[in-house]
Amino acid sequence: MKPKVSLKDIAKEVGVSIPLVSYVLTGKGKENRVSEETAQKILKAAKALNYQPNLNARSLKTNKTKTIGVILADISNPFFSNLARVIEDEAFLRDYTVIFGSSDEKKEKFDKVLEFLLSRQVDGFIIAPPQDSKPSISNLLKQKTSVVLIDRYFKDMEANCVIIDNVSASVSATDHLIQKGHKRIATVAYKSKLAHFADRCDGYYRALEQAGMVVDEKLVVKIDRESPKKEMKRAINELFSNEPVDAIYFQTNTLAEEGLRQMLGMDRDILKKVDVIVFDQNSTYHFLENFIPYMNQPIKKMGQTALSLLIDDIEGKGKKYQKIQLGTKLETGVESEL
Amino acid sequence: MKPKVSLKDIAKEVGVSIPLVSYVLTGKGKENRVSEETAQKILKAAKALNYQPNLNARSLKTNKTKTIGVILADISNPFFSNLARVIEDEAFLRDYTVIFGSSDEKKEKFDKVLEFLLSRQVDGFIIAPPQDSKPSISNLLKQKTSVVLIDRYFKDMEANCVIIDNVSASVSATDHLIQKGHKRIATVAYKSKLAHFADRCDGYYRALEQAGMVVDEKLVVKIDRESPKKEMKRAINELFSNEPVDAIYFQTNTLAEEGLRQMLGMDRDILKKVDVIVFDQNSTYHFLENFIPYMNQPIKKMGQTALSLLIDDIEGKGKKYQKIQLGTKLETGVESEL
DNA sequence: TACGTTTGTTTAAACGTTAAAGCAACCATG
DNA sequence: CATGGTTGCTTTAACGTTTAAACAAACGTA
Repeated sequence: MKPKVSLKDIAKEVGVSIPLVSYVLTGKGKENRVSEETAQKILKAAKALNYQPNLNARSLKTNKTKTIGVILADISNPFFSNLARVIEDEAFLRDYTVIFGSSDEKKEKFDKVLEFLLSRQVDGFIIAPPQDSKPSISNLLKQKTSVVLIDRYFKDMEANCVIIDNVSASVSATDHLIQKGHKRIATVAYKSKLAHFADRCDGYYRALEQAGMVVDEKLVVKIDRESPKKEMKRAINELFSNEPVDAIYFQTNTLAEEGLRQMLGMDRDILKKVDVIVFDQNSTYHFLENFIPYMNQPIKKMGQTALSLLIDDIEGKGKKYQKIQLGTKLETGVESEL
Repeated sequence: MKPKVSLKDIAKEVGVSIPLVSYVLTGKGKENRVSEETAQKILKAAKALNYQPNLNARSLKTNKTKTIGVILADISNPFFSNLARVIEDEAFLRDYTVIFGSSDEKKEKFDKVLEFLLSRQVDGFIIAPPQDSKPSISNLLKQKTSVVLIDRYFKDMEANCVIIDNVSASVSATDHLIQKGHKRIATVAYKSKLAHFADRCDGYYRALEQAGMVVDEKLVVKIDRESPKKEMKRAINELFSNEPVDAIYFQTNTLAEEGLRQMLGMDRDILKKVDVIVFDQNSTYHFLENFIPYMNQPIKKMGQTALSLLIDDIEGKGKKYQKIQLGTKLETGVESEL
């Protein structure tokens, strides 16, 4: 590595003291009454020497790192990798650095990652919290750390969050199947205590109720994350034994992917007999003969909003706390040509 | 944020000078002849006060950030998001921080991201270089920056890299189709000057030659990244007009995804008439009736190897430079049950 | 002409580390 | 019993910033 140029070098070059250079280069020249003339000289020299500020030194002094920690469930899951990408882009534009960590939906891993990021002195967090992480996050908030929850939230927690209205999205999804005249509508969800997943189940129940249909608990499948493939296989088998279902609502993209795989493995033409609807976009569905309707989440908007909220909070412009709900869109028809 | 505890606090607590604390806490107690007794007292106090080192201060002093920059084409592409995930995990274990940037295969974006990461004082880079980025990377190397190229490489550049043997992988893929008795074998690639893509084309040619077949240039399709969907549509149409092909080898997962989509859109049963083989794993293929053979890249190994190489280089254990080629595996049959 | 104010700059101090050099007390040795 | 080497610590300085306070010169005013 070449010897980096510092404020000192510029100061020497221009023949002026170090703070003057600092003032000018951080745009505080005016308020520190630096003469226009020297300001120009400093700027010129800085450019000539290709000065790059040492962010470590700056952070040390200011106690701000211009870095945020982002903890998602798993960056290799398309939903989260898309979210990650949006956050990355937006942060880049705003000159913030992002450090990602994957929790793998496990509290223990989450806590480790959190600690790791805290030790990196990040200015704030965007978090898609896993189950049981509420205490860790409360703790964070107690210490006045800036946090924005994304995709998920906790009931009774006064925290910034950017989510969708899972209940009504789920009502719409279920209702779509009801409107098509289906009677035995199953839903497949993860076994989880997370509020947003509970909301999706609620939506399912509510839609059925509104339609005056009775809920058959056998049609509500909860998949354990520990052995999703095995459980899905069993579940799909059950749903199609005895009295087969005539529609299935998968509550996440990963569930849908595995579920469809099992279904198609069982019967190549199954989608001619069973209607399916899915939460989240997934390029996978392009390959199926039948278009699979899906509940499209505004990933881009979510990421951007979360980052804005967070930065506002970090820079002290944040009002109390905000809970932002974005709209979803049920995609039922022809795909958009891009 | 709460007032952080520093070395000073521990020093005061134990009644000893600051450097002593530093020595003990960085494991240099012995070599600085700190007595066992005080060392223990210091460690105890550090734990009691829950001391977390200020990495900015440390970096300022040591000129090392324990941070690496990773520039990939696009984190939301499954191949790269999987790679990102592996690197994240591995870095986490080795206590290195990772900052990701996406180049979007554009030199200009790449340079911006590079500059951004450089200004963050990263200790080194893992890079999947886009087209035309050779000068930027040469420049980096000239300044003795630690760099490991991944997935791609440049001919005649003395740089660490972790890649696969694209030529022979491509020969195998093509050969697989030849063995099945196909005569008109098309291949779909990106229009690109990148060496690894050229290698894949070479492999295709070589396999045909070895089999004593003549190359029909009409069967070699190059897709421009500017308008991939449109070009793919045209290409697929052409391949199936007049004299239809009887096999297609897609050279990347994104090409395959779009290509298959177009093919299936044209004719739902097309895979009964045309054999397809693909570079890269993709969960998408689960949905197709026919198993699609694919060339599996050792993503995990690639990420881990790249990180090891990089860290060795950063910490000065690196020999000259290394070009590491990992093996690929042609997956042709029953999928592994997990 | 003296005095407060403005203008443009410098000096000093600090952020939390690490690295080198300094120093005192002790020990063993010839 | 002076000498030199350990042992265990402290002091000093530095990394590159930012911030506050100090200062000197020039100016306007009385």
